[in-house]
Formats: sequence, structure tokens, C-alpha cells
Amino acid sequence: MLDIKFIRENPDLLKQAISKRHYNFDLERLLKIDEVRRGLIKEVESLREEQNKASENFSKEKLEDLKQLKDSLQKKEAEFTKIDVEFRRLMLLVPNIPDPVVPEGKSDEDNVEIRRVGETKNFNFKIRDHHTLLRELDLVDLERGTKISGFRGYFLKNEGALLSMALWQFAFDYLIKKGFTPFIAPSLVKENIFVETGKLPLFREDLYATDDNLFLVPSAEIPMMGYHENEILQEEELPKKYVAFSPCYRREAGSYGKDEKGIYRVHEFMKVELIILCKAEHQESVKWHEEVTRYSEEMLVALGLPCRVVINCVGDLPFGFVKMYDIEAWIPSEKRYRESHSSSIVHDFQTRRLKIRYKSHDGKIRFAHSLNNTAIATPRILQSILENHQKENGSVEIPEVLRKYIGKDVITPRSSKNVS
RNA sequence: GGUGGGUUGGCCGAGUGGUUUAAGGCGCUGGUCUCGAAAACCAGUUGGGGAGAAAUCCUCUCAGAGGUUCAAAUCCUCUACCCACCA
Repeated sequence: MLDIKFIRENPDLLKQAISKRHYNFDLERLLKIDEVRRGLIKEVESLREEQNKASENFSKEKLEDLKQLKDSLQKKEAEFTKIDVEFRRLMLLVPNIPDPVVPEGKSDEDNVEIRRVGETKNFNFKIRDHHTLLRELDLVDLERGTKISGFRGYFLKNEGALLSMALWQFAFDYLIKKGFTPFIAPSLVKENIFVETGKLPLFREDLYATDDNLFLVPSAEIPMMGYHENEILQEEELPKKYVAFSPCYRREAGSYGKDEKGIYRVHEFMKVELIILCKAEHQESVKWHEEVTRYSEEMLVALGLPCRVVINCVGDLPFGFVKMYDIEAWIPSEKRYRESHSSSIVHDFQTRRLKIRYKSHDGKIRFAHSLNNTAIATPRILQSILENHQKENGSVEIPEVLRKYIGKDVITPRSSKNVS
């Protein structure tokens, strides 16, 4: 949510943002309602003042006057409530303003490359794609996954399971060294937190709901942003740097037919996510954004995965975000980079809804800025790891940094394994 | 699942319809005193909203929502959470 005062004072900026996003929103109507609402606040409050004063000097003779006063106050309050409900409904539909550097565009195809990191390998043999490697190395069971979970279901097994846990542990270890506090976050979360993080009321079709008014989170961003809901922090406490593991659930509505095979696009996956709460300055947000994006790149480099960073175009920029980078890992079989990470600047869009504030050194209370960034997402990243580290004989070398967690160097094909 | 008790400011805690502008204490901040500190004393100390150039004024905020009343921390209803006991 944006500040209504900001909207009121910068209607043109917001109009630009709305048209840049090709978003349908009647700003004039919001501004009109804001004006009417403020007029009603004034009227209601002056009636209350009158009533407070009259009640202090209560006498039985004036009872009839007081009753009339109460009556007109209640009518005015009802009028206000009606406008206020509409005002708040509209405020939840106002999108965040994209950073001026965000390029125009409709979909991820219009994202713009910023840099490439690492060298793509030239294989001097015919490479296997990750579907083949997963099958031959017996790392995933899609048939039984579908039997149990339905479409896009999967079981990770053998080194597929071990590699996943090693990746989470690797990401945790790496980020703890960078000063992040580790968490395991809840993945069943109340509706209001989804509203406050900007995932509702729009985009309900992307979420799994339960019968208990709880929703399954698409990212630990949701519970971790809720963590400090309704709190006032001290400026010295910032930045808050959190790294959280959680299962993630996405209905992938509207992606029928996309990536139907394999483990790239699934309904349930695991993710290590980091969030940062920092001072309410754009430069501070930018600084941390660049910083945490680099952490993710460094982890990919350590895993031996070439990648590139793209800046997402407006069409691929979520409703509440200001600026987003995707990091895409190299997929040798497709000869292209594919999204494995997202790193975003949110400014105070979520913290304003969540009422996460801090008291700054000048004594003012401000809404903190927030950022979120993928540290590692499994099983998606396995695709890139398996393909990039495959050898001619069909085995896959385990990235050096993960070996200590798994206790072996190479994953060998099932045929040469002693499988029970 | 059932019954009872509870939820008050940063913290503890008083308060059962109208001088409560929420007593008192602790903590914190500033000041006086002091070479400096402690103690003592004085003052300040939740957060939101509206009007205003500002000073300031008004309004809401006692778990949350609604209700009764001229008037609600206080009475009523519902919800959430905590504690105890029962099944």
C-alpha cells in the first residue's frame, strides 16, 4: 500500500505507474473518495467534540438535546463508514510504483540482461537433459509422485533428496556467515498476512486455501514479513537480516501446458529465502538489493553454475514490488538461462500494510523498507546442477561445496548401484 | 470437546458507568544539584487520524469486532489468545 498523502500529492507519478503496468485502476475515483472521506472525518469529529463536552456537563434537562446529538452523530458515522470501506478497498488495489530503471515489457521474455556470471561449459560429448539424468540416476519418482499428489507431483529420492538438503544447508551456512539469522518459517499463514504482503485480495487463484482460513505460503517471504507485524523497531536494530527455510506452494494458475514434464515447475517445493528490513531510504534499499543479489550469484558460482542476472520488465514485476532481478541459471540441454532466483525491492509497500515501523534517530516513526531474495530453491536448481556437472558416462559430479554434506563426490547411474 | 479464570501504556500493576486529562511503581529521556557519578528533586515518556504556515487544537486508541447508554477500561454479545480444572 502506498501513502494516501503521497498519492494525493503525486497523482501524475501514480498515473504513469498505472499505465506503465497496463493496470486498470480509477485513480480519479480514489482521489474523490479521499476528499469526501476527509470531509466526513471532520464532520464526525466535530460532532464527537460537541458530544464529549455536553456529556461532561450532563444535566437531565438537556437529555433530549443530547439524544438528538447522538442521533445525528450516528447518522454521520454510518455515512463515514460506508465511504471508508470503499476507500480501504481501493487503497488495497493501488500498485507499487516501478523504479524508473524498470524496462517496459509484457512478460519474462522482455526482461533485460544485466550481466553474466561464470563461463558456460563446452561439453565434448552428447549431453543428457535433466529428465534423463533424473531417471538414470534414480533421483526422482514422478510416476508415484503423480499417483500421490496428482499433476506435477514428485518424490525426490536417493541423492535427489540428499542434494536438496545439502543445498539448503549450504545456503544457510553461507548466509549465517554473512550475518543472517536462521529461521524455519511456518507455511500455514493467516489471511491478513497475505493481504498485508500484497498477495491478496488480488491473485487468490495462485494460492492454496485451507478450510481453516489459513493459506499455504508461496514463499517464506510471507511469514517472515509477518514476523514483525505491528512492531516499532529501533533504528539501531536495522537492518534485520533473516534467512528462512520453508516449503512453498503455488497453484501455478494460468501456466497450463508450461513445463509439464519434470521438476522445474511444481506445486510444492522448498526454498531458502532471505528478507531484509532496512531504513526507509531508496539508496539503502538499492544498496541491499545489489548486495543480496550478489550473495545469490556467489552461491551459484560456488555451485559451479553459470548464471545471468536480468532486470524484470514491468509486465513481470509483481504488483507490490518496485524493482526485481531474476537470476537465471544455465541449462546446457536447452542452451539458455532459466529463472532460479528472484531478488526484489519492495520499499514500504508491505511494511505500511504490516505496520512495521522503526523509530529513527531524529525521533520520527517511519515504515521500514523491505527486500526479499531467493537463496536457493529446490528442486528447480537440481536441473541446472545435474546438467552442468554431468560426465560422459552418465554420472554427475557433486559440486565441491556440497560434498561434505553428502559424503560423496559423484552420483553414479542406477544400473551400477546397489539399490534395494 | 466442556466449564471456570484471565488479557490495562516499554514493563509491573490499580481501576465494576460521569474530576480517569488511566492511580501508583519500575524502566527510559532531559534538567537541577555535583569535579564527576550515585542519591534526591523537577519535567517528559503508546501509537494512529483530521485541521493549520506554525504554535497549537480536535479526535480515536485499556486483546479485536459489534452492541447498550447522554456518557464505557468498567455493562452485554461474538472472536482470538493465555491459564486452570474436567471428559
